Amino acid sequence: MRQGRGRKRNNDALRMEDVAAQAGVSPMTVSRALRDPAAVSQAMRDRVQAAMQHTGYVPNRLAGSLSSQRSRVVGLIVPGISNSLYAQMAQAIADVLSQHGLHLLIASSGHDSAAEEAAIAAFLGQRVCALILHSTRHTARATALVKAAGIPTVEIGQLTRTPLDLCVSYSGFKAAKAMVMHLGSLGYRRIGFVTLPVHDNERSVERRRGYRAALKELGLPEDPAIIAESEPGFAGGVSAVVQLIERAPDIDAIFFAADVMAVGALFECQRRGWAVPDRLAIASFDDVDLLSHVAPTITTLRIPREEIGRQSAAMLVARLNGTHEGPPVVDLKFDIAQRESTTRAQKNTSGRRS
Amino acid sequence: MRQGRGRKRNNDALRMEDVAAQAGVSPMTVSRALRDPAAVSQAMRDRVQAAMQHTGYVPNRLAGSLSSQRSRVVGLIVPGISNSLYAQMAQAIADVLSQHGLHLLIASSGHDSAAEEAAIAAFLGQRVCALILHSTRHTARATALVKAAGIPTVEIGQLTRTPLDLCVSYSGFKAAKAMVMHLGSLGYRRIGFVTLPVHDNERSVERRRGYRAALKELGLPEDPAIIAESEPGFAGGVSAVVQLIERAPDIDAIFFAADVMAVGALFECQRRGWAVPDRLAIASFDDVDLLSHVAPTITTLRIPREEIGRQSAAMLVARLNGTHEGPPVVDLKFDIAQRESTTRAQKNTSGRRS
DNA sequence: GCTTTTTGTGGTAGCGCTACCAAATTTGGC
DNA sequence: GCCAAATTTGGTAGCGCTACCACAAAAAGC
Repeated sequence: MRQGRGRKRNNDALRMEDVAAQAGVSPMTVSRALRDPAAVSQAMRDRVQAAMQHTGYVPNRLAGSLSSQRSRVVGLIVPGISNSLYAQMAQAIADVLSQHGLHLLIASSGHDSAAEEAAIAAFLGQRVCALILHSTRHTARATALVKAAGIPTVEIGQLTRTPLDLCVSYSGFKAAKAMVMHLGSLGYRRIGFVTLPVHDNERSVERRRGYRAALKELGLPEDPAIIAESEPGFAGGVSAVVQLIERAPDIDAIFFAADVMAVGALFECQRRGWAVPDRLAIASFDDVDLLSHVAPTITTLRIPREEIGRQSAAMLVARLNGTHEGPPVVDLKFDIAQRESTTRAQKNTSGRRS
Repeated sequence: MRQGRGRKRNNDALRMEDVAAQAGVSPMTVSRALRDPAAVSQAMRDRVQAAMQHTGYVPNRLAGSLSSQRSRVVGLIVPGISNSLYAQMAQAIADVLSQHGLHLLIASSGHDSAAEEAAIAAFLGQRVCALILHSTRHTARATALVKAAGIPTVEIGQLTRTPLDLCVSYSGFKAAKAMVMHLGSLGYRRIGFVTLPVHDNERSVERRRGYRAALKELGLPEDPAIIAESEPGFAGGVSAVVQLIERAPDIDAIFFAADVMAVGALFECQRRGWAVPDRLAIASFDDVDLLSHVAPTITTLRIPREEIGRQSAAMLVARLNGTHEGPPVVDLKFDIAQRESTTRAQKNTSGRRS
């Protein structure tokens, strides 16, 4: 006799069976009352409800997901959680998801494809029902894993012509080009350009392409002396503005195509007595709150970050419900906020410094 | 014969059994090779490894967690993901957790206990192995749920004498008091105080208590005219500084005990020609990068946000490993960054405005 | 060489839930 | 009032993994 083998029953946690006993119904009825109340009569629903209340039952979604082969958890992989851009997208995503009873698993990859691959594998192990990836560059295995998993997946970092599945973003190329065209139309002729190091940031490459395309269209020469790469943060703007002005004293505008560099640059200009915008115009990429609170206020692109988060989440929800229709790639619109830092002729006296 | 009842076998996804067959071992050996490689001989380990590589197997952690009754997912509930304070804590937490093979489920509660309760229930449903809660106020059911779950739980929003389980934070009371004492020692005598509305922010209450305690110790009267509540963000600082200066023209310093209010106030002072620090000194709570980049630089408390994240995650990991020792409440240290915005006598001319 | 210990591998049952079908109950048609 | 259809409830098997024990094989002891 093989008694004593295998595992003993666990009596710790409350199970559906316990609630069922309490309500005097079968476990199946409890299960249905939870996920498809309409399929259960009013009387049963009430009894189950009461029993759950009474016992303080918390359904085990691990078991539920294993059994039903689908979970209510979405995985999000961003380069970093603390960066406010990603954080805002994450917030928008979380808000939409939670409205639909979905949960958010977050990992940060730090711009590293290998880390992204590991996170994807881990998330698939958790059997997430969908993925949101910020990056658009993936390792071969990462791509294979996602395809094999067959779950809805949105890429949100930038537009791709070859999405894994879905893509919701804006065109960094078009945005950068539009801003440079805008500066050109204001009369600036020596327009500098600063990004993060292009070698580990795909988006910087797109933006620089946009810059070049605009110069060409404006009939302006491309001069390596007024193109720079710099570190993220205020400090990056500080060092870049100093570098460009020294290399090309005739520069009349700089477009900082990343992060809060433009603000760092503005502060440095003020410290050094370079009037903005009279001596040097400054434009930024992406609209952080700060840009409209400094003096002078800084001209920038308004990138629909939260819209990206909302739409990508909404798209996933639609796909999960089988109600999604429309193209797999959504190109969201940006616009330009023209402010004091690129205003010619009538200068802003409150921006003056020693 | 009851054939046709129940469910048919699923052949979609790769299971451990498939890998086992491929490797020519039993599923048990595969299972062990994955989670306790030391218990398996080198030869077996290699064969299993090769089979996993070959098949592209991704273990189903849902099944694993269900069976082992423990998951590798930690739940974090913060008031909001996009707020950089919480985002930075979350980042630090995620970093430590991922080093230990744990994943992070995030929910935002928006300062609402009911939303927090819902998130806790949802997370417990997902059978998280630990919880990190920013809030220290919980509904009765939330408290009951957490206690019943019996999982390690850290509260990180502020120090409590009565933690649910563990607490890692700093004392908002001591921090605020220290800053006001600091301002007093610099010679300021009419020190204003601004927080977020205390009614929905427990931490604001602590900070105000600290302010009062310091005034008392400094022998200064408490004057409702120089205490205000304001909205978060730059705008909150703008409106508060105007309000306080109008109500009490003799005010000589303001301590903004929340968010980036101090920066908003500084900008407004510059717009209105109120010299900082000569006309009005400004101090802030918590060290955002921005504070040391504006001119004048802003005096502030340095709160160990990332340290809170790191330590709380580390504590959970230790508890999960059963190696935790030490007190359940950890009081982390803050310090004061004295900068130009509260510098007397030798004033900073670069901070001058029209 | 034969038992004892150590090490490695395998079988079974069960984690708590849900899909699928069957059975019971109610409702409707005439 | 009787049978068919619609509605509601219940039983069984299985989701893919791991805990627990049993057992085989190798190593060690005498």
